[in-house]
Amino acid sequence: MEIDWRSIEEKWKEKWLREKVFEVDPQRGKPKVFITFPFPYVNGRLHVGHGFSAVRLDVYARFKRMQGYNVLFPFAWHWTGEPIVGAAERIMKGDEKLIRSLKTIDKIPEEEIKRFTDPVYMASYYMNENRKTVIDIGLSVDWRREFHTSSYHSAFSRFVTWQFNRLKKMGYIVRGTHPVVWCPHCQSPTGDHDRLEGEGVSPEVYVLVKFRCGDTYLPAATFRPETIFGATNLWINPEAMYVEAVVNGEKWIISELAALKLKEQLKKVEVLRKFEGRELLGLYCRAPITDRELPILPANFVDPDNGTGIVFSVPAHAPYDWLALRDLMIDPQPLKKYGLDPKVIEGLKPISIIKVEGFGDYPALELVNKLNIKNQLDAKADEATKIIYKKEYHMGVMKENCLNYSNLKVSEAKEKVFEDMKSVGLADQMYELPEKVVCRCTTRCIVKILTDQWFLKYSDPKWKSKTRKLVSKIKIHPEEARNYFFEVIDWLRDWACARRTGLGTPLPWDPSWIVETLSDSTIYMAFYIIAKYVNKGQLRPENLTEEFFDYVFLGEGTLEHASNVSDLKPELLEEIRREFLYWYPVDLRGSGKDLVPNHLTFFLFHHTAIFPEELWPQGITVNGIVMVEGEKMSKSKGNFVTLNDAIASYGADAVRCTLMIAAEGMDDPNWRFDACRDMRDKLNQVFKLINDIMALPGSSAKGSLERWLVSRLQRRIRAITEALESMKNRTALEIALFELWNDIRWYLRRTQKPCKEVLLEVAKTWVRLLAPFAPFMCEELWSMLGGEGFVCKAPWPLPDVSKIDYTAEASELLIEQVMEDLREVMRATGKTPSTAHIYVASKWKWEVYLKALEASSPKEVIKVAHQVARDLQVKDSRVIQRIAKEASSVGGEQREIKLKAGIVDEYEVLTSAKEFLERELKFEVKVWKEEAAYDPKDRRFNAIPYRPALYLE
RNA sequence: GCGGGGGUGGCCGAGUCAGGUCAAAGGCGCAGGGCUUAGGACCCUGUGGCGUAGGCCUGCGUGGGUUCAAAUCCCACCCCCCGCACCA
Repeated sequence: MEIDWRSIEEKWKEKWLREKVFEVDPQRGKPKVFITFPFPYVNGRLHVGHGFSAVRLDVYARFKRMQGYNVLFPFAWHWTGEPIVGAAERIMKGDEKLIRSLKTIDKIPEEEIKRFTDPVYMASYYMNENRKTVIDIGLSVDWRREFHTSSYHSAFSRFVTWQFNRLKKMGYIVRGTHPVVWCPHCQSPTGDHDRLEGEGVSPEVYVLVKFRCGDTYLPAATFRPETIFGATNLWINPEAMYVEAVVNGEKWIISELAALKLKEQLKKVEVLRKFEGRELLGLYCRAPITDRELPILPANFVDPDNGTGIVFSVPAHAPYDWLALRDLMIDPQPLKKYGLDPKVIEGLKPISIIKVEGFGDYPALELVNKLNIKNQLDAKADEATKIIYKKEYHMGVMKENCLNYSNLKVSEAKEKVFEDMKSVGLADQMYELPEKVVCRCTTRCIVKILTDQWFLKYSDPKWKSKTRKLVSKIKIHPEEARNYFFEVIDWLRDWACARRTGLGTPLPWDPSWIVETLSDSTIYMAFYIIAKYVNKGQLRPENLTEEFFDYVFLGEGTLEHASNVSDLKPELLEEIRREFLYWYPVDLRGSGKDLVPNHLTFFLFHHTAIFPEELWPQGITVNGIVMVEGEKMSKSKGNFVTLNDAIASYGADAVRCTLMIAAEGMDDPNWRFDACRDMRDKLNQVFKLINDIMALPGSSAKGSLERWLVSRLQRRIRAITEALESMKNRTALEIALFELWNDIRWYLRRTQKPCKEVLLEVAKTWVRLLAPFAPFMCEELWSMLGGEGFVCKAPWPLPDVSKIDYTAEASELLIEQVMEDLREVMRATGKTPSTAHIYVASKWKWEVYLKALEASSPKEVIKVAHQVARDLQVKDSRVIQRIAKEASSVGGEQREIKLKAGIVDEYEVLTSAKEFLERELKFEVKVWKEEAAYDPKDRRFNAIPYRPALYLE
C-alpha cells in the first residue's frame, strides 16, 4: 500500500484554513489557553531548530484544544534589527559567500536575490516564504492575528512607542555610558555577526600603571597590577611608533594607536610628537609604590596594537618577560644594536613575590623550562601565561616583600594595589580587546565608550525583585530552568536599548535612535489581540493613541476619553478591552534555552513593569538546541537543515515526530536524517495497521485478552496525558507511538481471532493520542475511521478507571513470565523439549504470597510469609523463602496489579493459553495442578504464584 | 573564572527529586530464525559474563561513606556541553 503523504498534508492543511479551525475568539465561560512562540527573525528560512521549539508548543496547543480549551496560538515576524540591513548591503557589494548560501541553503532564485538589496523586500520575502513553512509543518495558528515589527508596520510601531514612553515615565529607561566594540571606519558598534574575525570577543579592562620618567609618564598596560613588586624593567617595541601626548593634562608616552584608542575612551588626548620606540631605550623610569628605578629595554613581543605598547616586566611570574630577558642574555645583539650597554641587564634578577602551590619561587622560569618554550615569539608562551595567571589569581598569596600587601590573596591584592595607585594618580584604566577583532569592512576594531546611550534599567533592585517574584510563582518546564532564570535576574545589568542603525521603531523622544531589537519584543503578545482588529481594518494606526493602549491594556483613563482621543466607537474599545482580558495573561511561552539570558527574562521583566500582577505570564517552557548529526548547526558549516527541505524529504508528520522524540527537558535534540526516515516508515506502518484493522472481518467475541488490551490502553492514556501536561513530549510520544503499539502487537500475537470492535475502539483512541504529534496522518485516519469532524477538535481521551482489569493484566503477566522461564530453561540446558509440563501453585501458596505482597518491607515480607505459613500449618520453609523473595521483588505497577487481582486461576489462564504457547514455542504444553499426576522428576512442589514449576522432557 | 546543565549497556536515551519494580523502559544498531521472487518491509529470538532448570557473578564518570538494600542519599574528585550582553 502506497501512502501519498503529500496529498494528505495538502488536503488537511487546506481544510484547516478554509474551515478556520484555529481561528478563535473569546467565548464566554470557555476556559482559554494562550500560547506564544517568539517570532522568528526574517533574515533566512526557518530551520529545524525553529521547528523543534515551535512544534513543542503546537503539540501542547493541539492537546489543550482537544481537551476542550479555547486555544489561541498566534504567529508574527520579527523585522527589527541590523542583520537584514547588513545582508542587503553585502548583497549590494556582491558578497559571494552570502549569495552562495542564499542560493544553496535557502534556495532563493537568482532574480529574487537581486531584489534583496532592499532590506524591506528581503524581510517580506522571507516572511511570506516562512509563513508557508509554518503552515506546512502544521502549526495550528490563528493567522488573523499575524503582524510584523518595525516602522514598516505603523500600528506595531505605535505600540512600541506607547511602551517606551511608559517605561521612561516609570524611570526604567536611563542614559549612561558604555564600552562597545567599535569599527572606526563604519563609525558604529560591531556586533558578533558583523565580524570577520574575533567572534565572541568583548572589551576587557587593562590597568595602566604609570611609570614616571622626568615630567612624563609611561603607562604600562597590565591585567596584573599586583606584580608591580616584581617589576625589573619596562619593555617597549623599538620598531613601533610611539607618541608623546598630553592626556587629560599629563604628559604620556604611549603607542600611536593607543592614543587613538584613548581618545575614543573619553580621554582628552593631544599628540605632541611622534617617534620610534628605540628613542626610549636606555632611559630609566620610576615605578609607583616601590619607587624602584627601572631601565627601559627592547622586546619584540610587545605589540603596539595592544594596550599602550608599554609593558612592565615581571620575569619571575610572567613567561613573556622572562623569555624576553633570557633572549637578551643569550644574545645581547639587540642591546648593542640600539646602543645599549649589555651590562644593563646584568643586575636584572627575577624577583619572586607570589607563593603558589605547585610552583617554586619562579613559576615563569619553571613553566618555560617545562614546556620547553624557545623564545618570546614562541606561541606556547601564551599558554604558559594563561596557566600561571589562572593559578596565581585563584590560589596565589603575596609574599613578605610586598609591603602592606603581604599575605593577601592575589585576587585581593590586585584590587587593592590598583585602588591605592589610582588614589595617588599613578594608575588609570583603558578598555582593550583581548583578541583581534576585524569588522566585516576589514577594519580592525577598537573599544569605544559610547556616551548618552539609552539603557533599560534592569539593574534596578525593585524591578529585579518584582521579576523574581514572578519567577517564583510562574510554571516552568522543565523545573531545572527556574534556577537559571533566578541567576539571570541577579546577573543582568542595564541593557542598551537603542541603536543608530537597522530596522525598527524610532525612540519616541529621540528619533535619531531606533529601539533595539530585543527591547521592542517583550510584551508584544498583547499586540496579537490588537492585530486582529488592525488586520480587519477596524483599527487604523492613527487610532492607536497612548490613551487607546492605556485603556485597552491597563484599564486606565475613561472609556469616553479614550474613545474621543482615539476616534473609535466606545463599543469597539470595550470589545477590544474585553478580548484582551479574555486572552491575557499569556499561559505559555516557550523557546530554546539560548533565550533565557535575554529575551525570555526581558519578557518577564517588562510584564512586571507594565502589567498588573494578574496579567503576568503564567508559564514558560525552555528546550534544548537542535544539533545536526551531533554537531551544532550553522550555515557556514554547511549542516544547516531548513524545515522546507526536511518536510519535502520526509513529510511534516515525520519531521514533527522525529523532533519530538529526539529530546525533552533542556537536553539538546539531535537531528539525524536516518532517524527521520525511520520515523516516516513507522508512521507508514501505523497507517497500514489501522487500515488492516478496518479490513478485519466482523467482530469476534470479547474475552480476557480484549479486556487486557482495553485496560492497558487506559494506563497509556493516563501516562500520555500526564506527560503532555508537563511538556514532556518525548515521553508522551514514546508511549503513544511505541508502548501503545507494542500492546496492540502483543494482542494480535496472542489471539487468532482479533476482535474488530475492540480494535476499532483502540484505534480511534490511538489516533486521538497521536493527533498532536502527527496531525495530518491522524486527520486522515480519523476520517477513515468515521470520526466526527476534525481530529484536532475531537475530545481528548479520558482514562476510564472502570475499564482497568487487574485480573486480565495479571493473567498476561503470568503468561509472559511462563514463556520467559521456559526459554530460560531451554537456554540453560541448550535443549529443545518435546513437551513442557507446567504445574501451577496450590492455593495455600497464594495465600502466603498475597499476604507477603501486602507487607511494606522485605523484612516484613519474610515475617508475614512465615506467619501465614504457620497459620496454615505448612512447613516447607524453602518454598516459603522463595515466595517471600518473589513477593519482595515486585514493585510499582506490577505490585498494584497483582494485589488487586488477588488469586489468579493459573490453571485456567494457562490452559486457555496452551495453544498460544505451543504456537510460539513449537512444543507441546501440558498444564497440571500442583496436586496433579504426571511428574517424574518431582518438580511440581517448586511451583509458586506467577512462577509455575516446570518440567521439560 | 562565574553561572546553568550533564556523565547510564555498541549508540540514542528513560530511571535519580519520594532508595528495593533495575541487567536496567523505549528506540536504533548488530546477530540468528521465520515470512518472502526480493526486501533498507514485517514477525519472533538474542544482544555484560557464566550456567545441562527458571539461577549466579560483574555493572550506571572515579574514590570513599550511609543502609538489610544505592544508578538513585551523603562527601571528595575527574571529565563533557552551553551562556557570559548591545546581539538575533
